[in-house]
Amino acid sequence: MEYLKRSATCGELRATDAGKSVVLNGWVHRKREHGPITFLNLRDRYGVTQVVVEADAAAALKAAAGELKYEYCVAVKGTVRARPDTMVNPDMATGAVELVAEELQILTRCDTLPFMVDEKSDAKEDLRLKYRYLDLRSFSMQDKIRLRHEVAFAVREHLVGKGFYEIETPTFIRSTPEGARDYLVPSRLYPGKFYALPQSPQLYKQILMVAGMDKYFQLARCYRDEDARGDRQPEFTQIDIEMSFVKRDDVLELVEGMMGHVFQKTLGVELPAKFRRIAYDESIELYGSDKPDLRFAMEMKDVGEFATRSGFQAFKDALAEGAARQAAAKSKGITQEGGAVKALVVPGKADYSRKQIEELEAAAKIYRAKGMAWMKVNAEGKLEGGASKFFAGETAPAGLEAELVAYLGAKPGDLILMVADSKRRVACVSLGAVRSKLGKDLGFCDPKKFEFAWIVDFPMFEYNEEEEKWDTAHHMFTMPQEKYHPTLESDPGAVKGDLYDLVMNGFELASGSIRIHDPELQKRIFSIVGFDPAEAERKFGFLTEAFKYGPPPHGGIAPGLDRLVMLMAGETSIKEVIAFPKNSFAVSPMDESPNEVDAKQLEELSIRILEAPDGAKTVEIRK
RNA sequence: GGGGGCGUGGCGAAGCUGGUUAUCGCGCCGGCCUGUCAAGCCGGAGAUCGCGGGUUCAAGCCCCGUCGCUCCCGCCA
Repeated sequence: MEYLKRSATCGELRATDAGKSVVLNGWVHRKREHGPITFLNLRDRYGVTQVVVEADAAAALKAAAGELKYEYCVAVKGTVRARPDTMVNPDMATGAVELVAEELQILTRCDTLPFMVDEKSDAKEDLRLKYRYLDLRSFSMQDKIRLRHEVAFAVREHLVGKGFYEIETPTFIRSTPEGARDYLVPSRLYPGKFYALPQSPQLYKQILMVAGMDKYFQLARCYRDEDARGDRQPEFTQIDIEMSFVKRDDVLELVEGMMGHVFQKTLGVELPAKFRRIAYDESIELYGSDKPDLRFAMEMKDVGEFATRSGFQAFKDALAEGAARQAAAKSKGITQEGGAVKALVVPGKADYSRKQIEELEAAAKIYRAKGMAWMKVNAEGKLEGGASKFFAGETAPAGLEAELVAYLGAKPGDLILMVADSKRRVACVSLGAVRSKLGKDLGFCDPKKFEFAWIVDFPMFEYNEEEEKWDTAHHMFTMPQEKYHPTLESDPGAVKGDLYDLVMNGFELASGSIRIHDPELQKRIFSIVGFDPAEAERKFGFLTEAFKYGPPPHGGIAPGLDRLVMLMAGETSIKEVIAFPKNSFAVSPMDESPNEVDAKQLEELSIRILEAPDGAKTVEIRK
């Protein structure tokens, strides 16, 4: 039977449409029966419209209405009627009208639902993923998918307007070393050989610069075979960008403009024209994170000096141990950090209970802090409780207490928290975790506030203590800042890269760098991290080969689309803004991937699966 | 690889110190109801309490193991 095709959507009818004959198509969102009269709320992507089957309706119409259940897909033909004043629903966009049904077709029926299609559905995520098509019918999910679409569109609009070409790069590529684990695709034509799915289009976008494309972007799907998190999925989307003949600030300004455009167009939010710039070291010292949440200040302070003068042996031991390790490293010519004692003043929270403080300490311990000391500032501005006896009173050096309170800017009624560690980074990061928790607990994390910042001046190298060698902190094509070029080899630990991250509300939103375009400099970097020329040639040969043919100076960045949309939507998991995400074990509960495949498929790929007596499986590839 | 949390009708939860017939809301089925809009009212069905083992006179509850989910640490150049 030919179905009644819609002439209007469920979101568009208004009082001015009264009298019109229309057809609506949609799903039964609600049904309310009052004896002979039946109300239906019909829903589609555009909204909800009330349909009335009246008491004097034809028998066939009433019978059809009687059969309806939640989520039946139906077509209704009828006349639009303005509702009497007392029956207008001000909460509905279409609340001024209703459709008086004249003909009702049941297009398809729906089984008893595993959960209601509703904003208030509190089904567990696992179940929502299994029945994702039902979950996505809800307005809250439709809003998020629409926002994602609009963000992607605004990104394209802005970049195309700035002269960028959208260029696709391959998804079957050569596996390259470093970084995350690759997802591999076996080759049928070449038994024993594999393609890799790209962790990012990094090498291709640089080669596009060598190719003279000048300004490139792509909404690129990226694949990393690592454990998932709330803000990490095995496959995710980057707004991949690369530009020729630019310096750092050109890239930052482009992204500032792009974010401004995206927020203005999609949320109507005006962002500042420029974002704060914070040096990596400063960010770690003040916020204990390289992706600080700047919706609130509550900056940490270094109280190492005070600890040294105090009688707090645990703190002094931590500093001494750190200093000893630092000295030992220095004798080997390695720049390394010592220990630190960091403090955080929590305004007005001297009334925190033992239990509350212990919960904060637990947050610090997750990041390897051995403990957290605390003190309270009483009404007289004196320190009391916890570790105060080491800094105040008769047991402490004269004047130390007043000096410390003044230095910290602590007021009566404040709570002071302190973490010491022989590793500066551990002290900072663990107390930074406490700062983050406090931000959430104290309600500073308004999801409608968007506080962007650039984190710049990242270290270029990290010392790998296990292997006693230097590793690149980011990828190997990052340009070291000019002023460090003479001392790359003599003091790698001090070298800053021409690197930048865009952070917002405690998340890393983008990461980028100016790249090395000088083959000689590239060789020096390979050499510092112990990447021998032959190996470099074998693994990145195509890139180094390309760079023999007049590569331009270039740089780029890659904002994460999923995280951006997540934050714009006020969510804390990127699964909420991905139509079909994987669960935390990289499984798709809906289609049950990954799955086993037919023996014939394996045979064509020269693959055999071996099962050990304990059930462990190994894949054997015939070469 | 490690840690926290969860697993009870289709869904979400409650279930005390181990004690009779496992409770509530939503949904489902049947009935009533002429203006509702998360409609309301009456009645009904529906659970091997994730799975396996143990302790006990007695286990949803305690113990051991296991599976699944979720958040986090590691990992993610």
